[in-house]
Amino acid sequence: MASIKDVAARAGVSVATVSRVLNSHPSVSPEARARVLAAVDGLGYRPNAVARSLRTDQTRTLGLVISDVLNPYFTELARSVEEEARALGYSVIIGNADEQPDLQDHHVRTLLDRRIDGLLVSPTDGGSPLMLDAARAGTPMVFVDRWIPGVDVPVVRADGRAAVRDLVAHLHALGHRRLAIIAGPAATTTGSERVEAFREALREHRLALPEAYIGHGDFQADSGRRSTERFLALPEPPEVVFAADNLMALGALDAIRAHGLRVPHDIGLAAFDDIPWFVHTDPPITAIAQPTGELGRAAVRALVDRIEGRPPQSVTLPARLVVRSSCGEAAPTPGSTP
Amino acid sequence: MASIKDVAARAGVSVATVSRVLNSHPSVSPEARARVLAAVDGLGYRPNAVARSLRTDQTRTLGLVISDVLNPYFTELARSVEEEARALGYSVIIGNADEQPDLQDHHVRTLLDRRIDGLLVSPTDGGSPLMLDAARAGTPMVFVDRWIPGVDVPVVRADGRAAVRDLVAHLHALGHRRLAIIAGPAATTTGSERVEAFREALREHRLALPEAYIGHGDFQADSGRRSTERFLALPEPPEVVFAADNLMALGALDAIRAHGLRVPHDIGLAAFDDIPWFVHTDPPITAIAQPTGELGRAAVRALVDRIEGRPPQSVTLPARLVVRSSCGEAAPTPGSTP
DNA sequence: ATCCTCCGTGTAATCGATTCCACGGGCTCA
DNA sequence: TGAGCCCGTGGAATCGATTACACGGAGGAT
Repeated sequence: MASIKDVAARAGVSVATVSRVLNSHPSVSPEARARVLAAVDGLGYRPNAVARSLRTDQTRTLGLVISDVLNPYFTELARSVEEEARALGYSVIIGNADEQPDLQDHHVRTLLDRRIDGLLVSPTDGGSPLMLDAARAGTPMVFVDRWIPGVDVPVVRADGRAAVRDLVAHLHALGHRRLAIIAGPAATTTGSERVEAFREALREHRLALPEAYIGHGDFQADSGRRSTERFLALPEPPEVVFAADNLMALGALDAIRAHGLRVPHDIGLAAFDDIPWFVHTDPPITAIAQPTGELGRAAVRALVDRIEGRPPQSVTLPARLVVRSSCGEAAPTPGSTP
Repeated sequence: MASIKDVAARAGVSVATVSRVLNSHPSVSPEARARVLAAVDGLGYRPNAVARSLRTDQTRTLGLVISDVLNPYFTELARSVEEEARALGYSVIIGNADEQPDLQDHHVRTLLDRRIDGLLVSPTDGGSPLMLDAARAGTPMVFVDRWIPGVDVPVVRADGRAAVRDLVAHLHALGHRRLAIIAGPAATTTGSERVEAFREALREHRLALPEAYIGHGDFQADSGRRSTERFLALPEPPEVVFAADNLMALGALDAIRAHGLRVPHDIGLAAFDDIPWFVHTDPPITAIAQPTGELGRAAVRALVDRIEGRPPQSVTLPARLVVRSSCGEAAPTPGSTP
């Protein structure tokens, strides 16, 4: 592959001049510029990003470590992150932690070794020493969706409290009283926070959240399945199950179907995170929708601010309830017949 | 960030010795090794991958350019690719082309600029000059899922011919005769191939595939929606719609629902690509399943073979039909009551 | 005792870019 | 006319690693 030397030789100038042309430095004569451009063209030359990064100490690359690529929420996030980053002149390298702290650390380490300019993380656990060290050492970093408390890193996330309250009000209005939740790992903020919001909302309606109605999931479909089976085996099973993410909702649906039960007739189901498929499940699933695209874009902007020396800002956007029919009959649409 | 010089200084040896320890070169004395290791530890030193890549001319990184990250098929592919690559000691950088040739070229160019060791592509179109040049110039490359005919690049893909034949037989047995397809872009191999397989299978049953029953989609949900609306507006609409990928099936479902029709009572639906959600749609969707994980792993193995100087092999794996109930009553399960 | 070999180590070249500094020539201004 | 400046350019240092080569000393073979 042609290097800057080849271009310089072909154009009959020094490498310094070639570099100046490539970086549109003002003081290059039109003739020299033309000759260099011709040589670049003739050789099909492209600057070596590796060499450039070594010299300039910047890679114009962002690392994004997410908890699970197979989760549509995170793929949508990844997509919006890449889009915004591209618009700002950065590339993105995605690392999939698969909800495993080891794997998360592996990716963070690899990304750091590559000297990415900044790191976007949705932490799988309460904080690996590696990540804390990196943050302390001054690596530009921003948390998205989930975060680690007590670290001085901006956080971009959705606040689901109000939406959870709306959900509980909706369920209460439909006459449901025994409400269960499948939570995420307590080590994640979204894991504990959603349970807290749920518990608090229940309290407002003078409802309790017994320990048996809390499923301990890990944001994966299988754990949703297992938690739901445990609920169904209870002497008094819940009337509605609220899954703290879409994959556990999928698992819950599997379990419910395996038991020959119908939604919402026998048991209701709601989920945190809305995805296009929820419109077409049987029945359509009531969910709490996050402004995912906005989240991804805001996170990139915060990170790039930090990288380029501007003060980064934490951002919190509201999530909102999308009522469908998986928890019982919604208010009848005008014109529809029962 | 500490460099190899700092380590050398702290350990009281030369950078050469540090490098030897780091690369487990045999001729280093135990004492020197111990001192270096201690220094590495003390400084929290990590080798700069950028510098290393510049010198060794290899990045131990693979590029993966896929057509659409939001498509669950491709995210599953991406995941298996990353897993296998990691097992072989490579990282993966994903580029999302979003079915846009320009964007595809953007990512290929960026990846090439970063001097990735090899490229895995699922081409969005019939072949950009950029990609053809890269292949000709000797960049290790492997096509996954889709490919560009007439280029000497190994292809790893699923053959859906038999499964499509099975699907048509299944539909025929259910009494359906007017079968339509929503195809992908003709510029993609999977776009044209699936139509061909469908047409051929129809011919075996002495059925025609009129032009009006061919929808021209682009593998995105919206095009599935539009094609389906066109089908439904026909004087004699099809009895079954076969979508050439899962997103267009989602769009088709949207359109069908918008018209107040029921599946499969009013119209049947089948899809190429199977995804977990198809089990839970209303009704569960009959689909052709590809061995996605195997495909991703085989593609990485082929690419790494090519990179490391072993002869790479093209691989074709069979897809298979998964019958559910979206095209009409499946054979009754023993014990079920009508 | 001498020579050869091998081992552990350091010096320095190298990868492909960017950028500081110096230099020569033409211009302006006094 | 001469001093000073700006402009275009090239030489060379530099980023952080790897690695060919040289070298001194220890040990074995003759």
